[in-house]
Amino acid sequence: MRQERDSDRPLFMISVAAELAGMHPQTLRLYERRGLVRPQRTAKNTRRYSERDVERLQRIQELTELGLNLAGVERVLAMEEQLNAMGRQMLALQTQLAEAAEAMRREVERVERSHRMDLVPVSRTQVVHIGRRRRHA
Amino acid sequence: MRQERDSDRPLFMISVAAELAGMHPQTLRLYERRGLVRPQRTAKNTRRYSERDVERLQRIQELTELGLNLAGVERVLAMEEQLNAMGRQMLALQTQLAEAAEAMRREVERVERSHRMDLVPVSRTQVVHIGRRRRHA
DNA sequence: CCAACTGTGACGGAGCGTCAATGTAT
DNA sequence: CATACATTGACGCTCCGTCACAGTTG
Repeated sequence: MRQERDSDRPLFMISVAAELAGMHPQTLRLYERRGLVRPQRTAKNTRRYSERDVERLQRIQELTELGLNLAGVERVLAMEEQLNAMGRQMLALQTQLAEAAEAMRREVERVERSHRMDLVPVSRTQVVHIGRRRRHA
Repeated sequence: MRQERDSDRPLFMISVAAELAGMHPQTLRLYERRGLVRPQRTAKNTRRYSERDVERLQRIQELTELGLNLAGVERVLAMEEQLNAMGRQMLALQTQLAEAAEAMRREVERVERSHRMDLVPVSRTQVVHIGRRRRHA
């Protein structure tokens, strides 16, 4: 399931990432210590931030500007992921539901066809009326 | 849709609610000013807290003990409601899906039955083989 | 007048962003 | 040596819970 995305590629050193996110580099280090972002490290132990990391930093900034402290930010971010996952699941369910309806339509059609074919293979059988047709009331 | 619940009945004056929630009464006033709880008021303008209010206060306490500030608490509570609503909706969808499957089963059955009845009214028609049965390859 | 409510104002601890100092590597 | 990274410590501002004081009501 895991796939390499461009947005996960570690591109920016801390000064650049801080610039992009509009933050003080120290703030980024602080956030990392708190576990809010997890930039990769180069072989020489310097941080490397991906696009996704920067986006996350920007989201963090939005939340802190709303007055949340870091504990709140952490929890809200976790819940947002949960909400997104649930949203996807709901979409999947709705799709499934629509497909089920369509499947039902087709299945009924198929059953009808198969009955016609089972019961009226004209090449070998013939339906013959015997007796009189009942009169309408 | 709105219904009166027991848990919404305004029962406790602020000192009792504070006691039940394990908080300082001033804290409850502060939370109200921040819009975190909305106790009713008596005719003489004193607060009256419901069971639901007290439960909410306890939830707030759990969150602040996790280190969230009030802005975070507010947002988390809102998101929790959203998550609950979504959860209910997903349950409904799943139920709908199960019902759809069951409906399909019944519909197919119905179609089969109706075809048997349509095509084999034995009292008036008869299926007759004509020609030879085709040989298998 | 006491008890409990109402409000407003102030104090102290904690959280957080920034700055400063120091060290290491290119 | 200059630059950018690393870590650690300290300072200042804000938030928030509590306390204190004053006013109102039964």
